[in-house]
Amino acid sequence: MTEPITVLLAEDEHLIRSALRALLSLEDGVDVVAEAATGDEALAMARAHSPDVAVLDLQLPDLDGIAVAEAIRDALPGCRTMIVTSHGRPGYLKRALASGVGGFLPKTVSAQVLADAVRTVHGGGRYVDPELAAEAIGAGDSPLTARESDVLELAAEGAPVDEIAARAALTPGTVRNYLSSAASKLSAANRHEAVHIARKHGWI
Amino acid sequence: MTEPITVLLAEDEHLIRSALRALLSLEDGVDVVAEAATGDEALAMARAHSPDVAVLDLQLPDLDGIAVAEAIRDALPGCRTMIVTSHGRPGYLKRALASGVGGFLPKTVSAQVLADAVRTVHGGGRYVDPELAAEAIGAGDSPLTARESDVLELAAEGAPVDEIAARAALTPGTVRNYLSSAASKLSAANRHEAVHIARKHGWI
DNA sequence: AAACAGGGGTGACATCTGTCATGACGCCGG
DNA sequence: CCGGCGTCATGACAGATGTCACCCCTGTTT
Repeated sequence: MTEPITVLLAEDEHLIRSALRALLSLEDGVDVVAEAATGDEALAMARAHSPDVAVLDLQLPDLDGIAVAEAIRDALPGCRTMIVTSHGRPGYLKRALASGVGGFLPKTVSAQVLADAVRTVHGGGRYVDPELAAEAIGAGDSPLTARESDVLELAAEGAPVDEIAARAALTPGTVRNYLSSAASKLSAANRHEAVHIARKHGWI
Repeated sequence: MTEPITVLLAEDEHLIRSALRALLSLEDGVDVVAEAATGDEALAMARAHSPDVAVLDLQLPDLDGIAVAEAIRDALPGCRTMIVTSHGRPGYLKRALASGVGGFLPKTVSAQVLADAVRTVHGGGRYVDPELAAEAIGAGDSPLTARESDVLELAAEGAPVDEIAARAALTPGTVRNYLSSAASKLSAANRHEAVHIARKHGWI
């Protein structure tokens, strides 16, 4: 019999982490050798255990899953990574694939799919949820420039223009220009709707 | 030996549902007899299987967990309910307890706590995550009137006042008055920040 | 009966935003 | 080397929004 696949599991919610561990442990040939609740912890565990595959939640308290995947790729070339998430936004998928992530799937898939994906990724292949892939292709890239995204992000909490300007080190007028062009690119009536739309697509 | 506790598990994300099932199945005296991915499904399954305890995710596609708990309480008085959630907002906890829910815990707890909570709730007790309880007591009730909450909710997607007015069947002037008073009650500079704050507290 | 809180509304005003034109600067690809 | 694009800025204007004062009506409390 072949060696089992060693897996690192990073997920901030304790209950879900234990549950996923229980699930993966039921699979033959898969061995969860480490768990982490934060991005930093995930990195440390990866260095300590050199797992074959790192299964990372997208949202972790400090670094997000994609940042962790990048760090792992640089530090441990032999370790393959995959992202699991509740928020299947096309933008995240693109960023993840660009970071060399081997798998990307939403938490809506079945346990069987997760296990298959782990094996596929371990074998050097890539597994992307078909539905998400279709969405990503249809959705296209963010039409926003870097600065527009920055400013829109600062607008996300409902702050007034003056505060955004102060935080972005820009004049209020410039902020309005960026917000205006961002909103028009996203066909939004105002910046708040623009924030909503950009969030939905994973662009901010 | 005593009868096992029969459990209904409602959670929209397939992977998490399977994982939780795997986890609960490892517990002695706990038997997951039904699963559901939506609120309606949960109700139907509850009627069909009469479980001892229904473990409900707070956010389900159609009805939310609290609505399901209310329906179950009315239809099956013998079935106890508990809510599990990623969003530990004080407002939800209050609403849940008011609906006769027996347990309320965030997904950050350990598997052991979940199992204990299931047993406690089955025994007629209540289990509320201590941290969440403290937050809820500290946070206090929503200062908003019913109408203010309604209007603020409609403002959540960034819609302009006119649209909110149309959807709430009010004049734009009245909408502005409500939004204004809501924002001042929440010490927000504008309605968008008010939405943010109200969301954070689970008031809308 | 009076006082009070909430729902719903109007009008006026000051300010905030969105929009547009315009200009400067730096960088990159043709 | 020119043109396009992104970044940053200014100024002007219209329309949206926030604020306040004051109105009416209803149900509850005192």
